[in-house]
Amino acid sequence: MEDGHTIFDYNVGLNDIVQLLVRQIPTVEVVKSKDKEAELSDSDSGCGSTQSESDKSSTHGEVEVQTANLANFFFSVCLKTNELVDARDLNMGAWFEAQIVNVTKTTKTPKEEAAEAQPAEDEILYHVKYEDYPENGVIQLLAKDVRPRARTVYQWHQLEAGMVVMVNYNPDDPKERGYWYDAEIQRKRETRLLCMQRELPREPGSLGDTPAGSESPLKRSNGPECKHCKDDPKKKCQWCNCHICGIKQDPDKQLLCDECDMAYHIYCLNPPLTSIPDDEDWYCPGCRTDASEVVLAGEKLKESKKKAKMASASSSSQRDWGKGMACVGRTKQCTIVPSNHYGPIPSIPVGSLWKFRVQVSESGVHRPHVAGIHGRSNDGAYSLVLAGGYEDDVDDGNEFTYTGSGGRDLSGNKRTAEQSCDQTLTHMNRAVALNCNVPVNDKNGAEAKNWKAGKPVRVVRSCKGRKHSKYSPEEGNRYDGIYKVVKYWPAKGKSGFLVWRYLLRRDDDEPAPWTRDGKERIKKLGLTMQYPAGYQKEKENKNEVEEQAATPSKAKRKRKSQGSAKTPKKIKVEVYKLTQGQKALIKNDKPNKKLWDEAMESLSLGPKFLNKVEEVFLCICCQEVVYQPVTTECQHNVCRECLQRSFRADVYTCPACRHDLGKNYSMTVNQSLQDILNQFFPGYSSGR
DNA sequence: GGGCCCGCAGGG
DNA sequence: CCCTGCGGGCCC
Repeated sequence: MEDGHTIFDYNVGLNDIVQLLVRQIPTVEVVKSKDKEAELSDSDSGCGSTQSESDKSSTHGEVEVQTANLANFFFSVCLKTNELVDARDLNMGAWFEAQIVNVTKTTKTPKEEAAEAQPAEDEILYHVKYEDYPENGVIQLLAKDVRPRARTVYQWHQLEAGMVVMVNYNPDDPKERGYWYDAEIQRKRETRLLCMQRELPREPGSLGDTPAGSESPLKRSNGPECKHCKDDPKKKCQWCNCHICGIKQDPDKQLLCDECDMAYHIYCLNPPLTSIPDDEDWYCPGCRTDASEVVLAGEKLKESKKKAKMASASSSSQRDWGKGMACVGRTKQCTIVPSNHYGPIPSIPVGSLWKFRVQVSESGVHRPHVAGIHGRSNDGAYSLVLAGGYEDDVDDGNEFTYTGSGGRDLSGNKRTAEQSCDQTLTHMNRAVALNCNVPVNDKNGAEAKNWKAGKPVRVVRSCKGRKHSKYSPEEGNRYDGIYKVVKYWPAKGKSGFLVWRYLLRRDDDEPAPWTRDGKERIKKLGLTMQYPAGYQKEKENKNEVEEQAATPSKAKRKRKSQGSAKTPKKIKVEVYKLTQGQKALIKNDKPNKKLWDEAMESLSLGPKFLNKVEEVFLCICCQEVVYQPVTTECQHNVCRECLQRSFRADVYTCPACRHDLGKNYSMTVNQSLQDILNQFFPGYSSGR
């Protein structure tokens, strides 16, 4: 990640799985030799990293680099033009046969780090030509990357641990022939004999018995360039030639993909190109991605499409909208029922209180953050919030009128505005109409024949409605239970524009929060205002501190009462009542008798019993209530799909306890458990 | 205390 | 992908 950027900048969403790699802090080590003049840097820019990677052992990577550097210091004096040398390829760190074409001096080194390590010292620059790669032209290399041509071939018995020699190695495919790298021999093992004999190591840069001369030593052999066609010029090869036609012709008309490294004739492409493009990078059709979406390592983060479109991108405001509850995202999601669930949310009783709308959304009672109606235009409305946004709405608790949405000019990135045109019976307005037990009529509205037979709507009252309705809570948002749409009709709003108006009537067995029964029940259940995790009510905290300081005895009493609120045992809560059917289903689920016994101990917690059920039957894999549960022989419950995923990854143990289930374990869904869970959490599986 | 205007979630 | 929206913090 770029400094100063957040996960958000990378368009990573809630519950996305990402892989993080802690960035290494780059260090520049300076290796000091006793010989002052041999003071060298091992920063070894260019080849260092590639080399240690390819030789899979960074420790001797350092050793050999030092050795090479020391050696080069001495040889640098004697290397002359036309001399045969080995030159290191700075990209892969391997050595190739080359010839010096010129030697120059420079005070400016190619890399700044090297300049720091060797201040004010003239650097010898070798201009070399690779023997086998004339197309690379003349390359300028520093002394450490050039040395006399290796010519001594060691016999097996001559090799000893600790020697630094040149060996043939293929980092991508160690069994194949590769290029020549420096390596330190760690130990000799006879089992490797055959391999070693096949390609005998050579001493790097050794002068050997004969002095470095112009006579060419026996050429070292590298692996065939192409292991697919073994460099056979007669064979068609899609790997070393055009990846489409495989024909070895027109190399100057072949484009190399910067991703997969495959070649493509410009005329084999679809559509064909007439000439080699000028662009620095080219990607073949298989590798090409939308470049604007890709953030390469070390590259500056591109403006994400999402962020670019957000209002803050074009705004000059310095305000941090991430603070406060207006613009936060959800941290939880209700999964015990689907989003299109009608009726109460299991375990959430009438009278439940939340400070902010985002919490109401998390609970599943009313999912939209801002909107007053949650519904679907071809299904119906699931919930709505009374917040007094439309002042001509009336509310007498048991019955209220509600105004539809729309007809407002929200330009300027607003969420609310004055009514400025007629509303239509579309979108959410149509959704609410569909709840009414009568065919929809978008002209005149309609009245339910049997209002109770309509679809149930969860109703939340917000403290904002208090201006007009005494049934609104003093603070936050309160779930008031199930209502039905009695009728709806078009009306002239106060603004003079047409609005759709609905009459809703309460139809819930749970007592309304403003009734005596309701209040008592809220007390019994210990329902208190819920605040977001970590949310600090500064004002109240301050008051409490003052209170404690002024009257310690009162504060103590208060603490005591708070303490008892947290231990529900002391409050006589209405026991959760299981139906006969539910009791039977639970009894049926014999494999989970122990777990059900544990859960049933919480029946005394009232609606919170369902929280316990949720907890007891949570799938350890997906962290949701188990769906199509497999009850293992070790007494754990896992979703069948989660267990199948584990088996596909060749893990055949119980995800909960690692008990071996065996590769051929038959995953039988515990239907009794599924049936009872469906009762407690209606439709919860439909989100899977 | 009223208006401004943001990210987010949801539907379509 | 675009459109919509009875929130809510902060500035004036």
